[in-house]
This record gives sequence, C-alpha cells and structure tokens, in this order.
Amino acid sequence: MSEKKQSDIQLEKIDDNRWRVPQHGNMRVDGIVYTSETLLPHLQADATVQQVANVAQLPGIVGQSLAMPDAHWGYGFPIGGVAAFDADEGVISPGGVGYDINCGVRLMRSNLRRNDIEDSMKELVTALFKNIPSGVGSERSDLRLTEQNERKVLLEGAQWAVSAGFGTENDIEHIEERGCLTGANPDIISKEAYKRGRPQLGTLGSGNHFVEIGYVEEVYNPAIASILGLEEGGVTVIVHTGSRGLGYQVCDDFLQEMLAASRKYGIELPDKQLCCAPITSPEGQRYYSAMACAANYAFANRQIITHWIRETFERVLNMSPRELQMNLIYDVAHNIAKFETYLIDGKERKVCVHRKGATRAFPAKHPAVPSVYQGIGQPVLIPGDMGRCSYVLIGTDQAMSDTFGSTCHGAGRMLSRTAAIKRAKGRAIWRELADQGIIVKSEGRETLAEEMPEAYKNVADVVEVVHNAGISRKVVKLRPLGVIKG
DNA sequence: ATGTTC
Repeated sequence: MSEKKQSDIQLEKIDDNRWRVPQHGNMRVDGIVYTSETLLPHLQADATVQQVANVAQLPGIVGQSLAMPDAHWGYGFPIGGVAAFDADEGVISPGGVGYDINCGVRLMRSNLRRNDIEDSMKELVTALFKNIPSGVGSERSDLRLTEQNERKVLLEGAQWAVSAGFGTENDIEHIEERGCLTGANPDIISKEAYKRGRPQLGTLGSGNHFVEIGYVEEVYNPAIASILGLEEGGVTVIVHTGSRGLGYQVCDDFLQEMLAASRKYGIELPDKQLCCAPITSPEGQRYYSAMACAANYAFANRQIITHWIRETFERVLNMSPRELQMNLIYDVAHNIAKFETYLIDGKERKVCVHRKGATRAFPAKHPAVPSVYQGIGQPVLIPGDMGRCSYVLIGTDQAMSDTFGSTCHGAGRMLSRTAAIKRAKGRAIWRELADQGIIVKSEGRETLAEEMPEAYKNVADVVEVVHNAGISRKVVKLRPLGVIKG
C-alpha cells in the first residue's frame, strides 16, 4: 500500500458522523471512520480507507481500527489514525507514530487584548522570526548543547528545559505527561540521531510547523473557557512543532529493525510500511524506549521555543512577565504511542494506543488530566490552516468509550505539496493573507505555497464531526493575526 | 515531517 491509489472498499454508514469498514479478508476487527457527508469524498480520494483496513490486520488490535475526520493517506498507517494493541499480545509500529515523533501543539494565553498588539504585529512577527530559527535544517547557535545535556533532554524532556532556565515549573503542570515520557533510554539512540538533534533543539523546522499569534474570536463554552484563561478578544499563541531531525532519524533507524523483527516473529504484513514487533519483544521494547527519547526531545523543543516567544513579547511590547501573563494552557502530542488502560467489555485492559495525527482527549476526573483541569477535562488543541482558524476543544467520557480517548488533530491536507505549489504559481500567498489581516513570514521559498489555506480541508468541518460525535467538545475558536513558518 | 531522493 505504498501507492496513493483510491480503494474500492464499501463503507457502511452508521450515523451522520461514523462509517464502518466491515471486517473482511484478513482484518481482525472492523474499521470505523469518523467523517461526514461533506468530508467523506476527501477521505475516499486516496487510499486512507484501505490503510484503515490494513491496520485492522495487525496482531493484537483491540476494538476497531479508527480514522478521524482529518484523516488522509500516510506512511503505512493513515495520518489521523488511532489503533490500540493489547499490551501483552499486540504489536508496536513506527508507522503508527509517524516520522515526526511527538509532533504536537501547545497553546498559551495572555493578558493582551487584540487591539493592544494591532500596531505592533509587524514588529512582533519580525522579532519572533529572528528569535526562533525556522526552516529545513534550522539550528540554534546560542544553545551549545553538550552531548551529556542532550542525553538529559532525551530522559527528562520539558523538565530539562525548565531546569536549564527555559520557562517555569508551572509550565510542566500544563503539558501532556508533564512533558516527560517514562521509559526513555538514551543508550538506544544512534550516533546519527544525536548528531542531528544537538544543534536543532529550540528550532521550528519546516512544513506545517509554525508559531501563530491569534485571538479568541468566538466562545462556545464560557465556563470552560474561563477556567482555561480564555475570553473573547484575548491574545493567544500557538506553537506547532516536533522532534526535528532527531525524531526523523529514530524513525528511520527503527523501520529497518522492525522490518527484520516482523519476519523474525512471523507477522504477516499487508504493507511493508506497517512493519512492527510484538510489544513485549526486545525489538518492540527498544522502539518504545527510543520513541520516548524523541518524544521528550519534542517536549523540550516546544518548551524552549515558548521561552523565546515570551522573551520576544516582553521586549517588543516592553512588558514584564507579570503584566503579560503568557501562561501555558496545555501542550498535546499528536504523533505518539502510549500505554493506557481502558474498560473493554467490562474488563480493565492495558493497551498501547498509537495516535498518528490524532490527539488525546481525556475527560474530567481522569488521573492523567492536570489537577487544575480535573473538573473540565483535558484541553484539546486543533490548529487549522494559516488563513482560517484554530479550535480549543475539551476531552469527554465518550472518547474513552469510543475512540481510546482520542480525537482529530487538525484540518488535514487536501492537496499534495506538489499540487499546492502548482496551484499557487504566479500568486503571492503572503499578500493574499495580508489582505485578510494576517501577517506571515516564512523561511522556505515554497513553504507558503505548500501550506496555503486551500491545500487544507476546512478545519471547521473536521471539528464539527468530532463535536457532534461527542469525542470532544468545542470551547473556543481562535483567529490568526500573525504567523511564522519554516 | 525530513541535512525535502544519504
């Protein structure tokens, strides 16, 4: 399934938000696709449904092979896919996590109002762009990470960043897993991965990665918004980035090891890109420990970038941290595999949930939700494209029973990168966005074309599906004012 | 996503 060919699998409509991929061939379970009449044609335009069916063939899969409404074709597993495997009988697969391990999003709020920064937007975007290295292969010359400290990053994640002076202890409370996955083993990471990761910590990268200044345009749930520190007109900042070259290298290193493991353990693969190993095997354990290292690097990366964002706002606006109150609301991972426990057929079962382009959406009272959010549930951060809007949602009990505590992660690409570049030929995307009051600054020559709004599905359509299905609920909508991209 | 086909 390395080709993007459309599949001819017949989907069965369950309700307005869900379609079933009935168990057939070697599938061990059904597939369930979250979508709508509006989004269904996009989902069927490539091999996404076939990939959902392929994932359902892997040993130890529990429940169903799931796809979120932003799903599209990816490496082996669909992007927007969720699959849980029994912790004893199941497999773990790098393709179910993705190349950008712990690619994720964080959201900050501030005491600023939209009109406080209108006149400073150009200066803010320029200063952010200067302060946060962006683009392919971007490096930070001021950090000078030693190899010993890089090991600590892999072990401690965002907690290392805070101990090194980037951000506060309070930030840690507002990060998924407190910014540190346990079980990381830095001895497993290849020399090559270390080499790539060292100069790139604290950098944005390219593609769909960005830092965005925006404001709260609409509030759907004032009570929850207020607990998050959000109100209409309030200025927010979103960071979207991951584990850079280090995570890519870890994935690359392990794809080969997992392919060998699949043969060794006699796992039948409908697609080589689904290569995997039993979770309990030495190879499976090694991948998890390496993945956790890359995840921790990504948590540290977003934490360090947060420090430079705060520093930039303080300097440009001449405000103190106390006046600014640029507090972290939450930080989510949307490319990761995690061990979690679910009630399945009346029995508690430990599973390894693969979320690839999918966000955890835990409900109120779940022990993994920070104490300040125990009464409301886990914040879910859904960035759209740079011209439209982004959403803050909240996790639900329904997600626990239906989707292994998961929901969508973004708008989802509609045009391929090359198709987008073709479509943008002769146009000045930056000017089109400026006409809508959005200032963008980008490093790569073709990044803005690849990332233009029409390359994406409308995130509002995606969010409507997960909201109506009840696997997360709308809290606020954010509108962009300024964006820096790779 | 990615030293964007090491």
